[in-house]
Amino acid sequence: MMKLDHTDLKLINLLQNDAKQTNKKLSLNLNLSVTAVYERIKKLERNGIIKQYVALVDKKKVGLGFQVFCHIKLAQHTQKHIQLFENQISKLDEVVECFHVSGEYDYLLKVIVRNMEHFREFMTAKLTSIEHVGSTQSSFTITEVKNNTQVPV
Amino acid sequence: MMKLDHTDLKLINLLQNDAKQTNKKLSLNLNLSVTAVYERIKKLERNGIIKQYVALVDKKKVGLGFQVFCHIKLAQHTQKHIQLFENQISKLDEVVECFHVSGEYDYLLKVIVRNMEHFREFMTAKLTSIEHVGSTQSSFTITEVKNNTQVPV
DNA sequence: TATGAAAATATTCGTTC
DNA sequence: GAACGAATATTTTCATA
Repeated sequence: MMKLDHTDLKLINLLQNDAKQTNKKLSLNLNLSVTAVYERIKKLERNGIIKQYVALVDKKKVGLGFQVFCHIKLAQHTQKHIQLFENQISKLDEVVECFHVSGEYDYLLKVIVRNMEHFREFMTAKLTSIEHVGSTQSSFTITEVKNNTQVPV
Repeated sequence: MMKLDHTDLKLINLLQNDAKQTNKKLSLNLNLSVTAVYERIKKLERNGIIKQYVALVDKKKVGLGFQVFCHIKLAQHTQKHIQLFENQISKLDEVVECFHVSGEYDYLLKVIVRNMEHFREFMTAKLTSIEHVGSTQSSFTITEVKNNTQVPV
């Protein structure tokens, strides 16, 4: 486990907000040389603390304005069925997030689709065709109040 | 509304997976010149289709292994109370996502904290101190099965 | 950890289709 | 308007201290 000092945490935060700023700009913010910044970033990458650099896309502008949260109960809860369900659900592009959670339902999914038609298609053709899905309960997103990828380090 | 051809969509997908690959690498993938790739990216940025470039951090490696979904009901539902709630909730760093949703509850929150202690603190000191929060129901994450930032274009 | 040179990359520009 | 290659500017990378 890598130790992170205050500068590392600040660097992580800067990169969580803008991954494409130059090392020079970062160095000014952090009071370090460009090389020192470079070395710290490489170390964060090597240690897997920074997993990936991604571009964030405006969902609405690409016609994907419909977000749905699906609460799912499995019909059976053996290790085998859990494995099977998780494998199959992971393959669906529309499912952008899937968490095994405590409480009344077993899984919480975030599904991104174009519109209600598309969602209907997803439900009937894909979701309910996965074996051992018991009941599902869907919540439609009315407003996206906050949607950060940054983690509060 | 900008029209996106097949090359744009492919480019978006490549950048959603790796935002730091060089234009040269992209140009090889897309059968374009480096300049053409450059111009297309700038256009996507200008049109707000690409909103941001971010570094994704391994939550567990920075000690944030505890994810909780909070379902919240408001006590009152006037425009004013909704505004107030959304403003206050947005300010909390632990709340990384917040959606106004249909169904039994009004809001669905994703909260990232260090551990159960930290969550308790968050609940008592922050969440329930926000006015007009009626009831809350929390689901703890057992496993993160899938957690993509990519949108299925 | 810092400096600075070398290599790689991004950006601009003039031109063509 | 979109694409290209050549040129220029900027940034990353790495050897060395």
